[in-house]
Amino acid sequence: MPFKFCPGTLADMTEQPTATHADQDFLRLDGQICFALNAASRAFGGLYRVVLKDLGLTYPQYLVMLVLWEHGEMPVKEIGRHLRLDSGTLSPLLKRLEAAGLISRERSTQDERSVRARLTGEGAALRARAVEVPRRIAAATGFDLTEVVDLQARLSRLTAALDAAVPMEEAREAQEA
Amino acid sequence: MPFKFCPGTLADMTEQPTATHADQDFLRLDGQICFALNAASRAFGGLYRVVLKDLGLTYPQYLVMLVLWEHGEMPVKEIGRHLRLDSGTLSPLLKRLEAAGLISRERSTQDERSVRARLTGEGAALRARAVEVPRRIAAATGFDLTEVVDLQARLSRLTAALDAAVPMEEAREAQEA
DNA sequence: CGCAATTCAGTTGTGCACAATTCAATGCCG
DNA sequence: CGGCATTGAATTGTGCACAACTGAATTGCG
Repeated sequence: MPFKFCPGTLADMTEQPTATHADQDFLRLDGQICFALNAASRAFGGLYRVVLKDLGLTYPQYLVMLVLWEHGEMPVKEIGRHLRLDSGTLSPLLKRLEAAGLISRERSTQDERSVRARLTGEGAALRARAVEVPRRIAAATGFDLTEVVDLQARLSRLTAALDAAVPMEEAREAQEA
Repeated sequence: MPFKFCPGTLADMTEQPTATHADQDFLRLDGQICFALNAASRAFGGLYRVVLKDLGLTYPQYLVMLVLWEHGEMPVKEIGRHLRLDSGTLSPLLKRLEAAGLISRERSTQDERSVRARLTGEGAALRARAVEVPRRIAAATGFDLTEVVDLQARLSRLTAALDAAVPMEEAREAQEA
Protein backbone atom coordinates (compact mmCIF):
# COMPACT_ATOMS: atom_id res chain seq x y z
CA MET A 1 0.00 0.00 0.00
CA PRO A 2 2.60 2.58 -1.04
CA PHE A 3 2.09 6.33 -1.50
CA LYS A 4 -0.99 6.53 0.70
CA PHE A 5 0.31 9.90 1.87
CA CYS A 6 -0.02 11.27 -1.63
CA PRO A 7 -2.81 13.69 -2.43
CA GLY A 8 -4.13 13.29 -5.96
CA THR A 9 -1.40 14.47 -8.24
CA LEU A 10 2.37 14.56 -8.22
CA ALA A 11 2.18 18.27 -8.95
CA ASP A 12 0.58 18.86 -5.56
CA MET A 13 3.83 18.13 -3.75
CA THR A 14 5.89 20.79 -5.41
CA GLU A 15 6.98 23.16 -2.65
CA GLN A 16 8.57 20.77 -0.14
CA PRO A 17 11.61 22.61 1.26
CA THR A 18 13.72 19.62 2.32
CA ALA A 19 13.98 15.95 1.49
CA THR A 20 11.28 13.89 3.18
CA HIS A 21 10.24 10.27 3.23
CA ALA A 22 7.84 11.23 0.46
CA ASP A 23 10.75 12.48 -1.62
CA GLN A 24 12.52 9.16 -1.23
CA ASP A 25 9.42 7.30 -2.32
CA PHE A 26 8.85 9.55 -5.29
CA LEU A 27 12.43 9.07 -6.36
CA ARG A 28 11.81 5.32 -6.33
CA LEU A 29 8.51 5.71 -8.16
CA ASP A 30 10.17 7.96 -10.70
CA GLY A 31 12.65 5.22 -11.44
CA GLN A 32 9.86 2.69 -11.92
CA ILE A 33 8.02 4.91 -14.40
CA CYS A 34 11.05 5.96 -16.38
CA PHE A 35 12.21 2.40 -16.50
CA ALA A 36 8.84 1.07 -17.64
CA LEU A 37 8.60 3.47 -20.55
CA ASN A 38 12.20 2.98 -21.56
CA ALA A 39 11.99 -0.78 -21.35
CA ALA A 40 8.74 -0.92 -23.31
CA SER A 41 10.20 1.18 -26.07
CA ARG A 42 13.30 -0.98 -26.29
CA ALA A 43 11.31 -4.22 -26.04
CA PHE A 44 9.19 -3.03 -28.96
CA GLY A 45 12.34 -2.31 -30.89
CA GLY A 46 13.71 -5.72 -30.04
CA LEU A 47 10.72 -7.63 -31.39
CA TYR A 48 10.58 -5.50 -34.53
CA ARG A 49 14.30 -5.99 -35.00
CA VAL A 50 13.72 -9.73 -35.32
CA VAL A 51 10.66 -9.38 -37.56
CA LEU A 52 12.22 -6.70 -39.77
CA LYS A 53 15.43 -8.61 -40.37
CA ASP A 54 13.68 -10.30 -43.31
CA LEU A 55 13.13 -6.91 -44.90
CA GLY A 56 16.64 -5.65 -44.22
CA LEU A 57 15.29 -2.71 -42.24
CA THR A 58 16.05 -1.41 -38.77
CA TYR A 59 13.17 -0.25 -36.62
CA PRO A 60 13.72 3.50 -37.21
CA GLN A 61 14.15 2.83 -40.93
CA TYR A 62 10.83 0.97 -40.89
CA LEU A 63 9.16 4.01 -39.32
CA VAL A 64 10.51 6.22 -42.10
CA MET A 65 9.36 3.74 -44.74
CA LEU A 66 5.88 3.65 -43.18
CA VAL A 67 5.67 7.41 -43.63
CA LEU A 68 6.85 7.18 -47.22
CA TRP A 69 4.58 4.23 -48.04
CA GLU A 70 1.71 6.40 -46.98
CA HIS A 71 2.75 9.61 -48.72
CA GLY A 72 5.08 8.46 -51.49
CA GLU A 73 7.36 11.47 -51.28
CA MET A 74 8.08 14.01 -48.59
CA PRO A 75 10.62 16.66 -47.57
CA VAL A 76 13.08 15.61 -44.90
CA LYS A 77 11.74 18.32 -42.63
CA GLU A 78 8.23 16.91 -42.73
CA ILE A 79 9.40 13.35 -42.12
CA GLY A 80 11.06 14.76 -39.05
CA ARG A 81 7.82 16.35 -37.90
CA HIS A 82 5.96 13.06 -38.30
CA LEU A 83 8.56 11.03 -36.41
CA ARG A 84 9.77 13.72 -34.00
CA LEU A 85 13.31 13.38 -35.33
CA ASP A 86 15.81 16.02 -36.42
CA SER A 87 18.13 16.17 -39.40
CA GLY A 88 21.05 14.89 -37.36
CA THR A 89 19.25 11.56 -37.08
CA LEU A 90 17.47 11.53 -40.43
CA SER A 91 20.31 12.55 -42.73
CA PRO A 92 22.47 9.47 -42.18
CA LEU A 93 19.41 7.21 -41.89
CA LEU A 94 18.06 8.40 -45.24
CA LYS A 95 21.50 8.03 -46.74
CA ARG A 96 21.49 4.38 -45.71
CA LEU A 97 18.01 3.87 -47.18
CA GLU A 98 19.28 5.46 -50.39
CA ALA A 99 22.33 3.20 -50.40
CA ALA A 100 19.95 0.23 -50.01
CA GLY A 101 18.11 1.40 -53.14
CA LEU A 102 14.79 1.99 -51.36
CA ILE A 103 14.58 5.77 -51.75
CA SER A 104 16.09 8.59 -53.74
CA ARG A 105 16.84 12.10 -52.53
CA GLU A 106 16.75 15.28 -54.53
CA ARG A 107 16.71 18.98 -53.76
CA SER A 108 13.40 20.66 -54.31
CA THR A 109 13.33 22.93 -57.33
CA GLN A 110 11.04 25.46 -55.63
CA ASP A 111 13.19 25.71 -52.49
CA GLU A 112 16.72 24.52 -52.91
CA ARG A 113 17.20 24.29 -49.15
CA SER A 114 14.68 21.47 -48.98
CA VAL A 115 15.50 17.85 -49.84
CA ARG A 116 12.69 15.53 -50.84
CA ALA A 117 12.86 11.78 -50.15
CA ARG A 118 11.00 9.64 -52.68
CA LEU A 119 10.33 5.90 -52.88
CA THR A 120 12.09 4.01 -55.64
CA GLY A 121 10.29 1.16 -57.38
CA GLU A 122 12.13 -1.21 -55.08
CA GLY A 123 11.15 0.82 -52.03
CA ALA A 124 7.49 0.86 -53.05
CA ALA A 125 7.60 -2.87 -53.78
CA LEU A 126 8.89 -3.60 -50.29
CA ARG A 127 5.54 -2.52 -48.91
CA ALA A 128 3.96 -5.71 -50.20
CA ARG A 129 6.29 -7.70 -47.95
CA ALA A 130 5.88 -5.27 -45.06
CA VAL A 131 2.13 -5.74 -44.72
CA GLU A 132 2.75 -8.99 -42.89
CA VAL A 133 4.78 -7.24 -40.19
CA PRO A 134 1.80 -6.08 -38.10
CA ARG A 135 0.29 -9.55 -38.48
CA ARG A 136 3.41 -11.20 -37.13
CA ILE A 137 3.66 -8.74 -34.24
CA ALA A 138 -0.02 -9.24 -33.45
CA ALA A 139 0.23 -13.00 -33.69
CA ALA A 140 3.30 -13.09 -31.46
CA THR A 141 1.85 -10.90 -28.74
CA GLY A 142 -1.93 -11.37 -29.00
CA PHE A 143 -2.52 -7.69 -28.35
CA ASP A 144 -6.03 -6.46 -27.86
CA LEU A 145 -6.57 -3.81 -30.51
CA THR A 146 -8.76 -1.48 -28.49
CA GLU A 147 -6.33 -1.49 -25.60
CA VAL A 148 -3.41 -0.78 -27.89
CA VAL A 149 -5.21 2.14 -29.48
CA ASP A 150 -6.02 3.47 -26.02
CA LEU A 151 -2.39 3.14 -24.97
CA GLN A 152 -1.35 5.00 -28.09
CA ALA A 153 -3.68 7.88 -27.21
CA ARG A 154 -2.29 8.10 -23.68
CA LEU A 155 1.26 8.09 -24.93
CA SER A 156 0.55 10.81 -27.45
CA ARG A 157 -0.88 13.03 -24.72
CA LEU A 158 2.14 12.25 -22.57
CA THR A 159 4.50 13.23 -25.38
CA ALA A 160 2.68 16.51 -25.92
CA ALA A 161 2.84 17.33 -22.20
CA LEU A 162 6.52 16.48 -22.00
CA ASP A 163 7.43 18.49 -25.07
CA ALA A 164 5.48 21.46 -23.75
CA ALA A 165 7.31 21.20 -20.41
CA VAL A 166 10.83 21.37 -21.87
CA PRO A 167 10.72 25.13 -22.64
CA MET A 168 9.51 25.81 -19.09
CA GLU A 169 12.47 24.01 -17.61
CA GLU A 170 14.86 25.70 -19.99
CA ALA A 171 13.45 29.08 -18.95
CA ARG A 172 13.90 28.18 -15.29
CA GLU A 173 17.46 27.18 -15.99
CA ALA A 174 18.22 30.43 -17.84
CA GLN A 175 16.79 32.37 -14.91
CA GLU A 176 19.25 30.67 -12.53
CA ALA A 177 22.21 31.88 -14.57
CA MET B 1 -14.62 5.43 -37.81
CA PRO B 2 -11.62 3.36 -38.90
CA PHE B 3 -11.09 -0.37 -38.43
CA LYS B 4 -14.77 -1.22 -38.16
CA PHE B 5 -13.99 -4.37 -40.10
CA CYS B 6 -11.78 -5.52 -37.29
CA PRO B 7 -12.94 -8.33 -35.03
CA GLY B 8 -11.74 -7.89 -31.47
CA THR B 9 -8.01 -8.46 -31.55
CA LEU B 10 -5.22 -7.97 -34.01
CA ALA B 11 -4.29 -11.61 -33.50
CA ASP B 12 -7.58 -12.66 -35.11
CA MET B 13 -6.41 -11.54 -38.52
CA THR B 14 -3.38 -13.75 -38.70
CA GLU B 15 -3.99 -16.10 -41.61
CA GLN B 16 -4.75 -13.65 -44.43
CA PRO B 17 -3.06 -15.05 -47.54
CA THR B 18 -2.68 -11.84 -49.55
CA ALA B 19 -2.55 -8.12 -48.88
CA THR B 20 -5.99 -6.58 -48.36
CA HIS B 21 -7.33 -3.15 -47.55
CA ALA B 22 -7.22 -4.28 -43.94
CA ASP B 23 -3.51 -4.96 -44.27
CA GLN B 24 -2.91 -1.45 -45.52
CA ASP B 25 -4.82 0.00 -42.60
CA PHE B 26 -3.00 -2.14 -40.09
CA LEU B 27 0.30 -1.07 -41.55
CA ARG B 28 -0.73 2.53 -40.98
CA LEU B 29 -1.97 1.77 -37.47
CA ASP B 30 1.26 -0.05 -36.73
CA GLY B 31 3.18 3.06 -37.63
CA GLN B 32 1.03 5.18 -35.34
CA ILE B 33 1.57 2.86 -32.39
CA CYS B 34 5.28 2.39 -32.89
CA PHE B 35 5.70 6.08 -33.35
CA ALA B 36 3.69 6.97 -30.25
CA LEU B 37 5.74 4.71 -28.00
CA ASN B 38 9.02 5.79 -29.52
CA ALA B 39 8.17 9.46 -29.34
CA ALA B 40 6.97 9.23 -25.74
CA SER B 41 10.14 7.51 -24.69
CA ARG B 42 12.32 10.11 -26.38
CA ALA B 43 10.19 13.01 -25.12
CA PHE B 44 10.64 11.68 -21.59
CA GLY B 45 14.36 11.51 -22.19
CA GLY B 46 14.35 15.05 -23.53
CA LEU B 47 12.70 16.56 -20.46
CA TYR B 48 14.93 14.60 -18.11
CA ARG B 49 17.96 15.67 -20.10
CA VAL B 50 17.18 19.29 -19.28
CA VAL B 51 16.38 18.61 -15.62
CA LEU B 52 19.37 16.32 -15.10
CA LYS B 53 21.90 18.71 -16.59
CA ASP B 54 22.22 20.29 -13.12
CA LEU B 55 23.34 16.93 -11.74
CA GLY B 56 25.72 16.17 -14.59
CA LEU B 57 23.87 12.95 -15.39
CA THR B 58 22.39 11.60 -18.60
CA TYR B 59 19.01 9.92 -18.46
CA PRO B 60 20.36 6.34 -18.57
CA GLN B 61 22.97 7.26 -15.97
CA TYR B 62 20.18 8.59 -13.75
CA LEU B 63 18.36 5.26 -14.06
CA VAL B 64 21.50 3.42 -12.93
CA MET B 65 21.98 5.84 -10.04
CA LEU B 66 18.35 5.33 -8.98
CA VAL B 67 19.02 1.61 -8.70
CA LEU B 68 22.18 2.21 -6.71
CA TRP B 69 20.59 4.83 -4.44
CA GLU B 70 18.05 2.20 -3.52
CA HIS B 71 20.43 -0.71 -3.07
CA GLY B 72 23.81 0.92 -2.38
CA GLU B 73 25.79 -1.74 -4.18
CA MET B 74 24.95 -4.28 -6.83
CA PRO B 75 26.58 -6.59 -9.39
CA VAL B 76 26.56 -5.32 -12.98
CA LYS B 77 24.48 -8.31 -13.98
CA GLU B 78 21.71 -7.41 -11.56
CA ILE B 79 21.68 -3.76 -12.58
CA GLY B 80 21.16 -5.08 -16.08
CA ARG B 81 18.21 -7.18 -14.94
CA HIS B 82 16.61 -4.18 -13.24
CA LEU B 83 17.06 -1.89 -16.24
CA ARG B 84 16.79 -4.49 -19.02
CA LEU B 85 20.26 -3.58 -20.29
CA ASP B 86 23.20 -5.77 -21.23
CA SER B 87 26.89 -5.44 -20.47
CA GLY B 88 27.58 -3.85 -23.84
CA THR B 89 25.57 -0.84 -22.70
CA LEU B 90 26.39 -0.90 -18.99
CA SER B 91 30.15 -1.38 -19.12
CA PRO B 92 30.99 1.96 -20.76
CA LEU B 93 28.18 3.75 -18.88
CA LEU B 94 29.49 2.54 -15.52
CA LYS B 95 32.99 3.48 -16.58
CA ARG B 96 31.79 7.05 -17.14
CA LEU B 97 30.06 7.11 -13.75
CA GLU B 98 33.29 5.89 -12.21
CA ALA B 99 35.27 8.57 -14.05
CA ALA B 100 32.80 11.13 -12.64
CA GLY B 101 33.62 9.86 -9.13
CA LEU B 102 30.07 8.70 -8.38
CA ILE B 103 30.69 4.97 -8.16
CA SER B 104 33.52 2.49 -7.76
CA ARG B 105 33.80 -0.94 -9.36
CA GLU B 106 35.48 -4.00 -7.96
CA ARG B 107 35.47 -7.70 -8.74
CA SER B 108 33.56 -9.82 -6.29
CA THR B 109 35.77 -11.95 -4.07
CA GLN B 110 33.30 -14.83 -4.03
CA ASP B 111 32.90 -14.92 -7.81
CA GLU B 112 35.67 -13.22 -9.72
CA ARG B 113 33.57 -13.13 -12.89
CA SER B 114 31.21 -10.68 -11.23
CA VAL B 115 31.90 -6.94 -10.88
CA ARG B 116 30.10 -5.01 -8.17
CA ALA B 117 29.24 -1.33 -8.60
CA ARG B 118 29.15 0.66 -5.35
CA LEU B 119 28.26 4.27 -4.55
CA THR B 120 31.10 6.53 -3.49
CA GLY B 121 30.44 9.18 -0.84
CA GLU B 122 30.00 11.68 -3.63
CA GLY B 123 27.59 9.38 -5.45
CA ALA B 124 25.52 8.84 -2.31
CA ALA B 125 25.51 12.58 -1.61
CA LEU B 126 24.13 13.30 -5.08
CA ARG B 127 20.88 11.67 -4.02
CA ALA B 128 20.07 14.67 -1.84
CA ARG B 129 20.07 16.84 -4.94
CA ALA B 130 18.26 14.23 -7.03
CA VAL B 131 15.15 14.10 -4.85
CA GLU B 132 13.98 17.31 -6.45
CA VAL B 133 14.00 15.76 -9.93
CA PRO B 134 10.59 14.06 -9.68
CA ARG B 135 9.18 17.27 -8.21
CA ARG B 136 10.42 19.30 -11.15
CA ILE B 137 9.09 16.77 -13.66
CA ALA B 138 5.76 16.67 -11.86
CA ALA B 139 5.56 20.45 -11.63
CA ALA B 140 6.41 20.86 -15.30
CA THR B 141 3.88 18.34 -16.55
CA GLY B 142 1.17 18.25 -13.87
CA PHE B 143 0.81 14.51 -14.24
CA ASP B 144 -1.95 12.73 -12.42
CA LEU B 145 -0.27 10.16 -10.22
CA THR B 146 -2.86 7.43 -10.48
CA GLU B 147 -2.91 7.66 -14.25
CA VAL B 148 0.87 7.52 -14.44
CA VAL B 149 0.96 4.45 -12.23
CA ASP B 150 -1.68 2.83 -14.42
CA LEU B 151 0.32 3.64 -17.53
CA GLN B 152 3.38 2.12 -15.93
CA ALA B 153 1.49 -1.10 -15.26
CA ARG B 154 0.29 -1.32 -18.86
CA LEU B 155 3.76 -0.70 -20.19
CA SER B 156 5.25 -3.37 -17.95
CA ARG B 157 2.75 -5.91 -19.24
CA LEU B 158 3.52 -4.82 -22.78
CA THR B 159 7.24 -5.27 -22.20
CA ALA B 160 6.72 -8.75 -20.80
CA ALA B 161 4.55 -9.75 -23.77
CA LEU B 162 7.06 -8.37 -26.25
CA ASP B 163 10.02 -10.05 -24.62
CA ALA B 164 8.16 -13.33 -24.50
CA ALA B 165 7.35 -13.01 -28.22
CA VAL B 166 10.94 -12.58 -29.39
CA PRO B 167 11.93 -16.26 -28.91
CA MET B 168 8.82 -17.32 -30.88
CA GLU B 169 9.82 -15.18 -33.81
CA GLU B 170 13.40 -16.35 -33.63
CA ALA B 171 12.18 -19.95 -33.69
CA ARG B 172 10.02 -19.18 -36.71
CA GLU B 173 12.99 -17.65 -38.44
CA ALA B 174 15.23 -20.64 -37.69
CA GLN B 175 12.55 -22.94 -39.10
CA GLU B 176 12.59 -21.05 -42.41
CA ALA B 177 16.30 -21.70 -42.84
C1' DC C 1 39.20 -35.36 -10.50
C1' DG C 2 39.01 -33.40 -15.37
C1' DC C 3 36.99 -31.35 -18.96
C1' DA C 4 32.98 -29.48 -21.41
C1' DA C 5 29.28 -26.21 -21.00
C1' DT C 6 27.86 -22.10 -18.89
C1' DT C 7 28.22 -17.48 -16.88
C1' DC C 8 29.91 -12.85 -16.58
C1' DA C 9 32.22 -8.60 -17.97
C1' DG C 10 34.33 -6.35 -21.48
C1' DT C 11 35.37 -5.07 -26.48
C1' DT C 12 34.19 -4.10 -31.27
C1' DG C 13 31.29 -2.56 -34.85
C1' DT C 14 26.89 -0.61 -36.48
C1' DG C 15 23.18 2.31 -36.02
C1' DC C 16 20.15 5.71 -33.56
C1' DA C 17 19.46 10.30 -30.76
C1' DC C 18 20.58 14.81 -30.09
C1' DA C 19 23.30 19.21 -29.19
C1' DA C 20 26.02 22.39 -31.53
C1' DT C 21 27.79 24.16 -35.57
C1' DT C 22 28.23 25.26 -40.57
C1' DC C 23 26.63 26.77 -44.91
C1' DA C 24 23.67 27.81 -48.53
C1' DA C 25 19.07 29.40 -49.85
C1' DT C 26 15.32 32.15 -48.72
C1' DG C 27 12.46 35.83 -46.69
C1' DC C 28 11.92 40.24 -44.83
C1' DC C 29 12.42 45.14 -43.86
C1' DG C 30 13.85 49.43 -44.62
C1' DC D 1 17.89 46.80 -54.04
C1' DG D 2 20.97 45.52 -49.84
C1' DG D 3 21.70 43.63 -45.70
C1' DC D 4 20.28 40.70 -41.99
C1' DA D 5 17.64 37.26 -39.67
C1' DT D 6 15.62 32.75 -40.56
C1' DT D 7 15.19 28.21 -42.41
C1' DG D 8 16.74 23.50 -43.97
C1' DA D 9 20.11 20.02 -44.45
C1' DA D 10 24.32 18.24 -43.34
C1' DT D 11 28.34 17.44 -40.25
C1' DT D 12 30.73 16.62 -35.88
C1' DG D 13 31.07 14.86 -31.38
C1' DT D 14 29.12 12.36 -27.40
C1' DG D 15 26.49 8.88 -25.54
C1' DC D 16 23.15 4.93 -25.63
C1' DA D 17 21.51 0.15 -27.56
C1' DC D 18 22.58 -4.14 -29.05
C1' DA D 19 24.64 -8.12 -31.73
C1' DA D 20 28.65 -10.79 -31.96
C1' DC D 21 32.68 -12.08 -30.01
C1' DT D 22 36.60 -12.78 -26.48
C1' DG D 23 38.47 -14.49 -22.41
C1' DA D 24 38.43 -15.62 -17.68
C1' DA D 25 35.98 -17.87 -13.84
C1' DT D 26 32.85 -21.19 -12.40
C1' DT D 27 29.73 -25.16 -12.55
C1' DG D 28 28.41 -29.64 -13.46
C1' DC D 29 28.74 -34.13 -15.11
C1' DG D 30 30.87 -38.35 -16.35
